[in-house]
Amino acid sequence: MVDEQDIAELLRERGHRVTRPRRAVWDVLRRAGGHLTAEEIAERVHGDQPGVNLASVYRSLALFSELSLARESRLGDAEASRWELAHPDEHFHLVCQRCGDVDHHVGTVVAEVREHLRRGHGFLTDDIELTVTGTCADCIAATGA
Amino acid sequence: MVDEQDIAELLRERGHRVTRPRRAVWDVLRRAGGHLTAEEIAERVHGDQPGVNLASVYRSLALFSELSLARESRLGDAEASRWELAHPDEHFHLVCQRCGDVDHHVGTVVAEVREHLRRGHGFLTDDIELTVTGTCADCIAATGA
DNA sequence: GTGGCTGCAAACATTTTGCATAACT
DNA sequence: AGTTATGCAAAATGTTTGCAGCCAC
Repeated sequence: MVDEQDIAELLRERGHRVTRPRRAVWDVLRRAGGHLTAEEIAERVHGDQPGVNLASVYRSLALFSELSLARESRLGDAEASRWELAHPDEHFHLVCQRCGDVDHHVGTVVAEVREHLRRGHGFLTDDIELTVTGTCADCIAATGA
Repeated sequence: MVDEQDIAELLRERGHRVTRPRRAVWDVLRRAGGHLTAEEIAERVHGDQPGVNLASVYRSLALFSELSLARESRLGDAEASRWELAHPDEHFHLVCQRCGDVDHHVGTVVAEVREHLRRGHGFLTDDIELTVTGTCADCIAATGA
C-alpha cells in the first residue's frame, strides 16, 4: 500500500498539483480501506472539508485511477461504482448477500488465471475483475444452513 | 442453452404471460448469442416489432434474469450493462481492448474458485463474475508484440 | 502571473416508475 | 372478465462537462 505522505509526492512527480480535494479524497480512501462509492467518499470528505464538490471527488478518483493509485469496481449487482486504493497484491472481492460484507480475498487465483490465458491462449491480461457473490461462513453459521 | 420454442412454456409455467415484447427480446438474445446492451436489443427488436418500448425491453430482461434465463454483466469499463442468455456451463468474459472483441471462455476456472471458497473458507458461492481485460492473440500478432 | 483545478449548475446516459390503456389467459 | 403487462412520459440515479474564478506552482 502506498504510504500516507506520499500522495503529494506522487502527484507532483507526475506533474499534477496537490490540491485540497485530492488530499482529502486520498485520506478518506486510506482510512476506509476500500469499497466506498463516490457519494460516500464525498460525505466523509465533508467532515474535514465541507467545501469539496462531488464533481471534484469524481475528478480526483479518475486521476488516481489513471495513475494506478486507485481502482474502481462494480461489485455484484450494485448501482454505483466503488473505489479503493490500488493494492499491490492481486485480490478479488467476496460479497455476502446476507450481511452485505465485502471481503478482500488474496490468493493465487488471479495470477493463475493470468498465466493460464497467456500460455494456453496467447491472451495478454491487463486487468482481472473477479467478484464472487454468495453467503459467507458467518451468515451460514448464524442462520444454520 | 434453452431452446427456441421453450420461452412460451417457460414463462407460462411460472405464471407469466407470453407477450410480444418478451418473445421479441428473447428472439434477439438467442440470435445474437450474447453481449448486447438494452438499447441494442431494442434496436433489433424494432426490426420485427417497431412498437416495443425500451422500458419493456428492460422489464423483459429483468424478468428473464429473475427466472435465471438471462444474465447481466458489466463488461470492463463499459457504461451500460450487457445481456446474454443464461449459459448452462460456467464461463467468463475475455475483453480485448484493442479490437473490442468479447470472447466466452469456458473452462474449469470458475468451478475451481467455487470449490476453493467452499472448502477453504466456508463461503457458499452464488454467482461468479469474472471479466478479464487485455489483448487477444490476434491483436498481438497483428501489431507484432 | 499563469495554467491547472475547483465549485457550481446544467447536461448526459442509463435505468426505473406511475398511470391509463391494451392484450394475454 | 379479470388482471397482468405495455407504452409513454417523467423521474431517478450515477457520472461528466462547460465555464468563470481560484489557487498551487
